[in-house]
Amino acid sequence: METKVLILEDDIVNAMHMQVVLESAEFEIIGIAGNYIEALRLFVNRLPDLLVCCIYLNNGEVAINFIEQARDIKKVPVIYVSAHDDEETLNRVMDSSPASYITKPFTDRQLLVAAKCALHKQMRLSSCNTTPEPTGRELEIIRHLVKGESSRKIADTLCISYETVKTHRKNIYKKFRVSSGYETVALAFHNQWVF
Amino acid sequence: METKVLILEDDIVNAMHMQVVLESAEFEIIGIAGNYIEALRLFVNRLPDLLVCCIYLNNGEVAINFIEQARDIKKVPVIYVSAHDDEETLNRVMDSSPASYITKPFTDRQLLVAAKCALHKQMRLSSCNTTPEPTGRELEIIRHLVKGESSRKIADTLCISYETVKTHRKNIYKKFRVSSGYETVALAFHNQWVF
DNA sequence: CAAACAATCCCCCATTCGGGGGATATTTGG
DNA sequence: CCAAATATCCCCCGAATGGGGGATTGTTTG
Repeated sequence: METKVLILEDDIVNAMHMQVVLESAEFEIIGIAGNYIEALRLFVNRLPDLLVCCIYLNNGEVAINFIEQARDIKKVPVIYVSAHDDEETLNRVMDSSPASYITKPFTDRQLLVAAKCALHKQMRLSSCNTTPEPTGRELEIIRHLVKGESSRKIADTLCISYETVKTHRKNIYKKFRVSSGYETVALAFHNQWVF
Repeated sequence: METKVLILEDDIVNAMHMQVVLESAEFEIIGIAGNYIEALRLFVNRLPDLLVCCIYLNNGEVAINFIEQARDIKKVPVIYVSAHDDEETLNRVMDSSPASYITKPFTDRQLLVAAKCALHKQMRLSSCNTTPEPTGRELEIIRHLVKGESSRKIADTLCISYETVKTHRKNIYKKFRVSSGYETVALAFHNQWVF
């Protein structure tokens, strides 16, 4: 059974973008609302399993009011979408215990990960960047790693010592708190260091 | 210097979606055209470095005519976007030597990969599915692999023998023509088996 | 029904990896 | 100007991988 999703977002382009992305991953969009009243009407009629809410609407409405009313009808996980990646907004929505929080602009992947996490009731934040960046050389090695090249081969193609490549890998593991090449490759995709 | 892109697509939602995606990856959209004439006007005025073209427009126009005229002015790589994933359409556009070919619905990743490949003059097809699917058990193992778990650990959590996990991995390598866990993880992300 | 597929398990062996030590030179930023 | 960051190189060792052989059970499906 598909997960029913209600989107509260007045930017129609962004809303339709989200619709396309979510529909490509077994989600059923039961409606797109541009304001509070419309959202509540759709909510009571269709009883969605997941809410995707823009925090601030252009007409001045704030999603939190709607969320609180909706909660009285049916408890559902919420993904908050924000255009502002600041701590104040973050703290504000945290009080209403969302399931996910992503900031614009976000990638398809970020939205999908947020949605999946929301359904599994795992909190997920995609904001207030604390992730370090790989250095130029590190990124180069990560890209080769993604292609499945061994440290020996990477060393040959980059014309550096095998030991140097190993050192870079060890540094990457420490910096990003992973412990294998596999996790590094996964990380590279999540952070869009590679395509 | 950013790569200048011209989009020929009359579905405005899809066009804006592509704009958002491409702009998030160092591409500059110099214009969106909904028809042949408009596209040619934008082309001669702005001389883009890359074309993204819907093959069939709703008004009955076919992009190939436009492409051939544009080619006389400036040679640029072309990404063809098609709603039909059939061999006939594919053969038809192949004759005009596109740089990439993707079918709707496509993911952000597919579009970006196509764009990057186009710029590097590497042909890329995202159609006529020839990619085999992993079996249930194989997919399960792939997901654990992405998390960085070793074959031994996977065996423990799935309560099967270490040798069995190795066999599954070997089968995966053969089936998808890869030769390492790293490539498998990369493949899993490309094919959206994981998020 | 026979053949293909899926999932399970076993052995061998060379190569690679992960993690633990170091060291030195160059670039860069405050 | 000097400390921090970056990039380079070296050794050791136990564990894991990749690639090559097999084999046995069910299940699906043409």
